[in-house]
Amino acid sequence: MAREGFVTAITRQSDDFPAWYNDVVLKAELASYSPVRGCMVIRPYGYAIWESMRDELDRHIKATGHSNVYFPLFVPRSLLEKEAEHVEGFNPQVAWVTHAGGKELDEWLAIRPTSEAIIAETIKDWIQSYRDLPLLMNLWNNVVRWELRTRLFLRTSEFLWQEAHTFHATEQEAREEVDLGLEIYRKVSEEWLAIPVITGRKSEGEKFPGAVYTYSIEAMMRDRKALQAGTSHYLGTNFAQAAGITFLDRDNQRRHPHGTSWGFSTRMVGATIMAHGDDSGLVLPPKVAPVQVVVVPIFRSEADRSAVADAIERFELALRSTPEGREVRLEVDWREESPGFKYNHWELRGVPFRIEVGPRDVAAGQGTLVRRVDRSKEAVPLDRLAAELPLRLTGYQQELFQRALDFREANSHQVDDYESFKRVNEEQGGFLWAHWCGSAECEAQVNQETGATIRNIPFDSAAEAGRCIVDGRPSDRRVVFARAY
RNA sequence: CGGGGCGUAGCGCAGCCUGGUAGCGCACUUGAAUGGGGUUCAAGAGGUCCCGCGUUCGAAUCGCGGCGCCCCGACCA
Repeated sequence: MAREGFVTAITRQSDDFPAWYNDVVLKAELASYSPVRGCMVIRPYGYAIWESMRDELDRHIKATGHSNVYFPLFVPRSLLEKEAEHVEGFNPQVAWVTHAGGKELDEWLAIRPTSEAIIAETIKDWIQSYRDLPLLMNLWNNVVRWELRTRLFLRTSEFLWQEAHTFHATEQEAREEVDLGLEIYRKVSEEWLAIPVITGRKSEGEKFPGAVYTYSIEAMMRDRKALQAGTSHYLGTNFAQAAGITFLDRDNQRRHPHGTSWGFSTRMVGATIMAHGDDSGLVLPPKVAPVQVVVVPIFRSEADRSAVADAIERFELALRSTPEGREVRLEVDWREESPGFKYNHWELRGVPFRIEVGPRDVAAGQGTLVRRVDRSKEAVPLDRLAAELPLRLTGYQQELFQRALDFREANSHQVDDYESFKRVNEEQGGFLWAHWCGSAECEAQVNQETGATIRNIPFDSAAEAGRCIVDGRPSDRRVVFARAY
């Protein structure tokens, strides 16, 4: 087949998507299994991808006035249990420290599944007046949620993330903060990871334990399944009440502050893999690619070798002569391996551009530029390439976004009755835009009978009179259903 | 927790039924040639055969017990 000669060490997406995903993660050396069940080791190449999105997110978080802080890994049992819905929601997933210092602890310590409880307890002394608000904090840390079935990056018992926690004097201001958190996630997903997302509100059944409401961004993977990529919660005064946080407002009234929290995790590395990857492995957007351009020298004789080396050196000098060019993450692969081996190696790792420089190229003063996403080849003069490379990377980034968007649109369907819902869901999958009356019963029935869940109630779902696909009751807008990770 | 499968070199496996020198492929090391889609040849290194007890002259192999992992069904960033 056409695949012959190209990367063959991984399962094809069409044969078995989960196996493909696993192969890519392991063989591209993003991560490996650890001695601890359900946990993972993030390897240098995978961690570099995480760092890229982490740093971008951190810039957004700081630019909007939040400060990074740190809170302990351990949460005393009594604190975790203060907010009723919160305990109930997290209880099955909490790992406990019961012994320390050689004896059983008087009070068990939870390994944080998230930090709302300990933060609320801690900051109650920090807030006395409306002048102390808003309090805008962010934590970069690890959390533990005991999982029954784990998958590298997508669901591990321990994962890395960012959790923002804020407190506000008014409900209005807190709601705006929830919007802000979600907007940051949308931007990072779409503009940095090139993953188009649907922003919307989670149904009651799917919201965060302890929240008044939860917003999410939802993305489509290349197997047409959905992935929740980030969530932002309005907590109301739930945690403030549970911890007894109050402040004196302008009108001399004592009030509970309104809280928010929002989180974005290493799961997004998995999203990036599954949103863009193909049968040859990773396809990385330039913004997150640890290596954006790889140069593969090709030579036989020593004379060829030095001519090729000279050409590459001149090209690098030209590239580094401009500010944009200096930013390009470029690697020249001089390893003692065959060119074909290197092509496969870097394609598996998703490097956007490859430049082949061999004797024929040197003679013509050019490099052969090969794009990862479509393997298109083009001979480009090396001096021109140096000037153009930054622009081409930008264009490539946009192409990947557009490609993902087109894919999502091609796999989104409007369905108006339950029979066609089941049929489309079964035969084609993807996102199903359908009317829903808003009841938890209908939501649960669809989930049980079709495996699909309501991903969210999109903000940009136009007002449209319709009838719930399950019980026919009136609905004023469509929601997005899909099978999800 | 219920059902199925598996533990032998870094990885993937054969050997076990029928007990007798622990093997194959990939990866790794060294050398030479090769080099425009995973290059070839040669030489080499690498093992508590998951653990324990038992049977036996002798156990990776047979018996008993234990441990661990993976897949499938109820929760989740």
